[in-house]
Amino acid sequence: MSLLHALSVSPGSGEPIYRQLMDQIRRLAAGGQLQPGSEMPSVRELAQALAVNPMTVSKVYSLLELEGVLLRRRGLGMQVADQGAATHGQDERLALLRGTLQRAALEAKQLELEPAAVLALLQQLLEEKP
Amino acid sequence: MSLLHALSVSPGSGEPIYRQLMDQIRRLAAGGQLQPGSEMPSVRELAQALAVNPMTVSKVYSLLELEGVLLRRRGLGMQVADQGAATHGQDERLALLRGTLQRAALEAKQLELEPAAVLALLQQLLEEKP
DNA sequence: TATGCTGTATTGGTTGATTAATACACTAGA
DNA sequence: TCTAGTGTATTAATCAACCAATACAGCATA
Repeated sequence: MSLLHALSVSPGSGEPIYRQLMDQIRRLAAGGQLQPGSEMPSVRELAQALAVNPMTVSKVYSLLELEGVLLRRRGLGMQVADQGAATHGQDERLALLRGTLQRAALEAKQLELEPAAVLALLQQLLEEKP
Repeated sequence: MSLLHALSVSPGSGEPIYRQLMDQIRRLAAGGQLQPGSEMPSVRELAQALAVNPMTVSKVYSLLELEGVLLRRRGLGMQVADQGAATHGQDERLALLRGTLQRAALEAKQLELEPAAVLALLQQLLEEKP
């Protein structure tokens, strides 16, 4: 899997770019798609791929190092930490998705949508290819 | 229904407050929970209830007036416009939820979660009382 | 008219996010 | 040693979001 393709940002979405990236990297680590010891793209590589400033990516890497998700190795590139990439159990991973699902549920209620229709659409989206 | 209780903001969520409010009001209008001709709370009322600045609420109201969702009436308070509150069909309302569900689906995939588990949790959240 | 509400205009300020540009320290390989 | 990469530090600037404070114009009521 090329991490450069797995990560994306929506600059106009209203959420800061650095947060989007942090969230995504956390999820990939929790889901086991980032293996302990594997190399992260360099700040310059990722910044170029995403068309953002290298210092923005550096900020992401710094904050994730503080969380224990990544290991910083100046001159060598960042690495996925053992702790950070420990694949979590399904319940823990579901808990990471809970916030987004709560938001979806709230929006569905504001829109007065039937649960069955909402669940059908989500199922369709879950089954689509990336 | 008290609109003051139906609206909320999460200031630390990373999404601008004014966008959160606009999104919510749009959804309530599309879902028929805001009736044409009904009164919106004053900018001061809503600002106080949400602990934000009145000019922030005024910005929301101005932008929604540009969209045709609200009608501005200086000195009289804002009103829900006819066009804005036209209850949309289910397909149109589902389309308004699609963005959030796509995000949820993407996050579930990043977390390597089984669709069945995701759908079960969303169903539970949809059935919970507000 | 006065009062109390309504939304708006305006000025000035703060904060967070993002960026450009430059330079430094570190690593690996030739 | 030099080169080419690595992440970091630093300065300065811009922009969006948000705010406080004040005042104005409009509306309704007494």
